Amino acid sequence: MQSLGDWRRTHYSRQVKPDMDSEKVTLMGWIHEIRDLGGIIFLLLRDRDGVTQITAPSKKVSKELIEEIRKLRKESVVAVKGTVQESGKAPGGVEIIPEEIELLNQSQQPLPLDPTEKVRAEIDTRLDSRFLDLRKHSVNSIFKIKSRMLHSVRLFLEEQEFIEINTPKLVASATEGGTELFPITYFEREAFLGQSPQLYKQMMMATSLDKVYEIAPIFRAEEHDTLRHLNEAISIDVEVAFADQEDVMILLEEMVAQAIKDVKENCGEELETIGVELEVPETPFPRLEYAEVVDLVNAKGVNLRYGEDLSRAAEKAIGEVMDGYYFISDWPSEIKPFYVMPRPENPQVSLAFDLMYRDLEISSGAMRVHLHDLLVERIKSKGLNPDSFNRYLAAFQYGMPPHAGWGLGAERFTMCLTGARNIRETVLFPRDRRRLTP
RNA sequence: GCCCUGGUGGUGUAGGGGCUAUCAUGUGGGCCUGUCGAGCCCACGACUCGGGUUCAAAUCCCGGCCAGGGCGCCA
Repeated sequence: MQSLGDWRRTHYSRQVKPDMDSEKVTLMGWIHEIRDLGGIIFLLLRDRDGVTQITAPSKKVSKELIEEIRKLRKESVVAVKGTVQESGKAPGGVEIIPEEIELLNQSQQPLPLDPTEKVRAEIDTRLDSRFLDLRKHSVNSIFKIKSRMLHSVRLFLEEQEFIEINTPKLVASATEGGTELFPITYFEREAFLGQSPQLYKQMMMATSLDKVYEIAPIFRAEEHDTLRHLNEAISIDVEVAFADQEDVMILLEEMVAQAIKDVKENCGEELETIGVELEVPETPFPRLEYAEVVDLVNAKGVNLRYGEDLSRAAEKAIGEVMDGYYFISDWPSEIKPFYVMPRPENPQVSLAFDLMYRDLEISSGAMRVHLHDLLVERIKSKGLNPDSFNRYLAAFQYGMPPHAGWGLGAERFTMCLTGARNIRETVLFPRDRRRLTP
């Protein structure tokens, strides 16, 4: 096996164009395919986002080099120095006549799956050999899109003068109720992996930083086993002081629309690779009240009582009516967490909202309770013990402004951007009920 | 956690009590100077595990493990 030495890549595949005829280039990548026709050998060299044909006719290339090419195996890593040749017969109208080929690392055979996608592999097989799966442009395009989306989200929030924060992922409390937590050993004590930055970002509202965001993993020990749940996911969390639910709904829809526009403008190749035509939604997004949704769902023949959370059947029913992005607001206080503000004039209804895309919930948020005594009352009414929230509650006793915020699931949003039907497609190394490796 | 379905070469599959276990792709070798899902020839490579029924089990039955789908759970 050879080292790089003074070889360096001069171009990526995609940058090699017909108008570069007779230029010398150095490409580095993986052997995608070898077609040996005897007197002429075609090598397809693949790199991060393209494939270039290396053509070795016996008349133009030395015997020694031909022999070396014959030793190459699929998915081996090579560096090729050669001359660009314009050719109507080559894919993309351009090929490279090699002068030197350096084998940087030979690949073993047979491969655990087929990166050329002639034979498809199941998701389980693919995730076991994810490094190889990710060499497929159709697969790595999803992550280029996810990256661009996160970049766009950061740009948007930074422009609005949000401050990026980092809250702890090792937490003491298992008493928040709701979701199951992953217990861990913290020296001589038990601790947990954080399920949400919720309580921390709210405490930030009492610090005068006013507008904060965090993009970080959340951990949930639920034994769910569906195409849209993960046990480790990335949450895009925002909290804003001196704002109400309507303010942060506008922020959310503007951010989502902007991210979609950004991805559409900057990820054209990737979207084409995965066959997705993105539509930038118009703002404001449609807004439905929970009570309307109950009626709509029942009209569709799916039984849903007022006060119940949306069942999967209910989500699907409403998803058939609402095609794109839309909000559901005015949820019953009873099915929303303690920190959600009840409507002052009608406390049975809360100032909470969900952002949906068709039948998929991608975000939920609310105006929060900023009044200490009301918060304690709400904690009690949820059957929780206020004593275990002392450090959180203290932030509400010395000047907590009214505030609102939301959390947006990065993977679920990526599903919307890429059309992925399985959320595992949007995570490099997903963690689900059974999978903990690689 | 519940329900349904499945587990056959490296990958993806056909078969569904007894024949040399099908096909594609792949891998190894050979032929071929314009391939682009290259083509042609030769070879290689598999029945999830444990128990049971049977003269005989990849096939039927029971259980485990694993996977796919649906649901539930998801402050």
